[in-house]
Amino acid sequence: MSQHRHPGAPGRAGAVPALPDLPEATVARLPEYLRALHNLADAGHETISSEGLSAAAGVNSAKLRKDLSHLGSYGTRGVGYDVALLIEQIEYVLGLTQRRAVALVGVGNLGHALAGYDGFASRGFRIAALLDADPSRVGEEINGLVVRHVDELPAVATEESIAIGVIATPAAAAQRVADQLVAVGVTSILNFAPCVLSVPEGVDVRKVDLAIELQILSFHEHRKASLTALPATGGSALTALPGGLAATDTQEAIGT
Amino acid sequence: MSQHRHPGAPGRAGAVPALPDLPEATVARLPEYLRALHNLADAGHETISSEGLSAAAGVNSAKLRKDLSHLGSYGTRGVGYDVALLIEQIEYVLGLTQRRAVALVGVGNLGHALAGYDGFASRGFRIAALLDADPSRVGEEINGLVVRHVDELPAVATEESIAIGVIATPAAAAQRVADQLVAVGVTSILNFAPCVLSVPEGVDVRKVDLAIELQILSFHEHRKASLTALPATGGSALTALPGGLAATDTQEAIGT
DNA sequence: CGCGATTTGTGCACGTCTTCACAAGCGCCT
DNA sequence: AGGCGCTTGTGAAGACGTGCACAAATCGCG
Repeated sequence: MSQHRHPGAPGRAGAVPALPDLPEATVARLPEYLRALHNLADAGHETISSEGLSAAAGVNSAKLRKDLSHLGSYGTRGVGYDVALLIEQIEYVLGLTQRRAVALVGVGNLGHALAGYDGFASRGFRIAALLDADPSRVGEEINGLVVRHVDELPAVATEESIAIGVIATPAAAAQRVADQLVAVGVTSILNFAPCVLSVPEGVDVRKVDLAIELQILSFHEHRKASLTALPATGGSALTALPGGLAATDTQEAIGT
Repeated sequence: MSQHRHPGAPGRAGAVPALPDLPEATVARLPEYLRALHNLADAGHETISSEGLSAAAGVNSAKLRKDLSHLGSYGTRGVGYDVALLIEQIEYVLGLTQRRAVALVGVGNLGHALAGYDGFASRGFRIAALLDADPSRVGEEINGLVVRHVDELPAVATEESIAIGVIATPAAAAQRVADQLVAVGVTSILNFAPCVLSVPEGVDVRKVDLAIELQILSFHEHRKASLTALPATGGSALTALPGGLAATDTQEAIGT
């Protein structure tokens, strides 16, 4: 320590201060901390201890402190963290100080829901365009936006600076859409289609597959059932569920 | 090795053969392998090498082999894996041999889309009930199912054996719904509401937060921008993107 | 029948993540 | 001013996950 890393200085729009390279596991948790902090701020808290924040975010308090320490030293010993300051810092690191434009491709069942999801707007994003390959869907208005044909992507990209592309098409169309997104310069893609996308180096793809989540739960369900079916060696199998069952990012049994 | 673990014998409905306890990371990948295998089967493949399957699933081949080895020894050296057999095995381990009933609570924007998502039906699940707390939504028919009031949950649970509960309500209502689900014996919950749920031990919760995924992408976007903004020491910063940027479950730059 | 090509299954080493435990620092009270 | 209680920040150890590299096993062919 000692050498205080220059704070991100989110207010100053000057030189970009070269982000600390955070462990990926930490990055994945920062949004959760951010959400919890906003709740705390709304509830009137000005400061919060690592214990309190970690409970609100559903993680271990030591883990939280280590995560936050990667951002710099923004806590006060004996007191805790300044809620407002920490929000500012995390939003800065996550790149949420600018409202990023999102292009959503595929306005079917799921895409329709995403287009209407207000959680995007409230958490730093703006749906800038809705696109679909189906001509019968083009022209439809959803939430104040008109659906355009996916081939207009280049035009859309010049009008708006698209930061992130969201793919909500059937699997068969996803790779083609990904290619089109990459072609217009998109380097971050959120893929809801159940398939693997191949993209050039430097492009990040995150995948969300609803059925996979259910299948993971199904495994644990199956496993619990097979455990209770056994006579078990000493002690009720149910109450003796090993903590190991708790998944990496599966929260389990938060103390009352 | 040597002591071949008795195969799951998915055909036999006899004694439950005590599932091997798989590493959580492996469990999370099995559904992806399963999807790839179904594709391969549809394409007419009878066997597949670890190399081929790993490419289709977007993972390292050594990792795939290690994952599969945890299930038992179902490959043939010099040949590969029998596609049909492997599908059978993975489905057995994941507990997909029975079609599990899912109760979906919250038929708003997102819930509506989930109710109509056919990916559930095609991958081992059956939406058995739609529930909502809003009286004005009760009675509505979606996809052949009538929305019932959430207070009817106990009745629903006696009619059907609910294996998994899906929460697609606003955050404010989520904890209450979770409590209700737990009360009727549900031990696996998929939570789409942006909040932490507290549940008793033995209940598994998985969370999907769409905004969080975007925020993680935003971080990488921000990071890439801050890198290119720097003069950089030797070599284009863009092409020199460290592999470390690739997240744990973020696929990146699959080789063509 | 034996040999070479192929592919699985896995021991081992490495890197990442988690958790404990505690020193260092801060504010408050006397 | 000094001491006490509280909380952060972090070193170190252990658990976990990953990927290489290779021995073991199987098939097909001569």
